[in-house]
Amino acid sequence: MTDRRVARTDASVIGAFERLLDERGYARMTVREILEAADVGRATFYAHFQGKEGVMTAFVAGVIDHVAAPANAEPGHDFTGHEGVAAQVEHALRHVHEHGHAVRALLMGGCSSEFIGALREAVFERIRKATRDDYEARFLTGALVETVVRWVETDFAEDPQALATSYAALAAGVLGP
Amino acid sequence: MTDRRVARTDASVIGAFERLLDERGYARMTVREILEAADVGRATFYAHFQGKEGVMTAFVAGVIDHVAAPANAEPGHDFTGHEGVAAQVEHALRHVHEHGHAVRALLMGGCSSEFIGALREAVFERIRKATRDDYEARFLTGALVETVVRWVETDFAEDPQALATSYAALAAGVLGP
DNA sequence: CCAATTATAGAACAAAGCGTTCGGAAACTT
DNA sequence: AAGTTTCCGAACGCTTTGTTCTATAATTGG
Repeated sequence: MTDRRVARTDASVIGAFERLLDERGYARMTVREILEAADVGRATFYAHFQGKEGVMTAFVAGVIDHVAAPANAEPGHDFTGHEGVAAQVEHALRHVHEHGHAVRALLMGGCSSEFIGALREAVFERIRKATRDDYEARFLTGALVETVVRWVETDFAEDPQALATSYAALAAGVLGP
Repeated sequence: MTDRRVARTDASVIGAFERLLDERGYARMTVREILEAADVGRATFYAHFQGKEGVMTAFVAGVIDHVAAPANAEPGHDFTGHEGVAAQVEHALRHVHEHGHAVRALLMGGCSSEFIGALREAVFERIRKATRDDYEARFLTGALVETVVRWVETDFAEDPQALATSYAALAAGVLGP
């Protein structure tokens, strides 16, 4: 193992990025400001990340990791069967909510591509296993991503459980008889 | 009426933007290059648009206008009823295809937010009229946007009509009995 | 405990873009 | 033909970027 300092520095940068994302938004944030908030030198930064975009990528990857983490691995839950869909969706929504403000700033600040792209991939991978048709999976993926995005945009107004239930119900209609 | 020169200049800029979007992508394109290709002065440009982003916004608005233009207004078509859904979707797909390469460059170049955002709004507005539930409309909007984005990303590999038919079939399952 | 390795900080640097401003030329209007 | 509007080209100041270099501090290993 090399050093924990590197991980610590990276975490500090990503943390500062998330904070500034919430306060000012992606566009109104300069690399220098991030580093000032993170107490990290410029030279160090450019040795770790590929510019501001690199930080965003890392941040998004972290969030998606949580969202798409095998829901099955959660202890004490049964994620199979029909109402398993609702449970999984609710699980993902709760993890998105953890980084709620920052994700919201990302989406509203014109930087949705990164987050949505990663979300699409992760969600599709999961849903695909429960469908026969590839397009069926795409269809359901789109619906779910829209649900999440909408939810974030409206500042998490709706109840995660209710949303998940609604989604599962309509999805059942798609998956058919 | 003031002058047609303004409109002509704007169109020239947007046209050059679309061309460069196809060739180099949004990020690898500078304002100076756009204006050189458009034969427009810098001072003029900044009097008409709000920077590069402003041009993108205008470009996207133009595309969306076509996509979401009242399909009912098309002569010789009946867009009501069940297979009307498929017809409308196919109509929208064909209009997206008109600006295919540029839209693709926009999506792949990390600038999907603008286009997808506009598309979501336009599509939702349409779909909402055919549903009782607001969430139902969101669900179907998400599925359709995913269809379009996927289609663009895969370089329009699939047949528009087939895609539209698939969508209509699954949507029928959602709209239920 | 000292030496070698590795991470970091800080400053200075060149390069690239941006957005604005100003005078003058060109085009349209009446 | 005079007046109004649009356009151009050049110049300017400013911000941000990413790199490089030197020196300091922390970690590791003998």
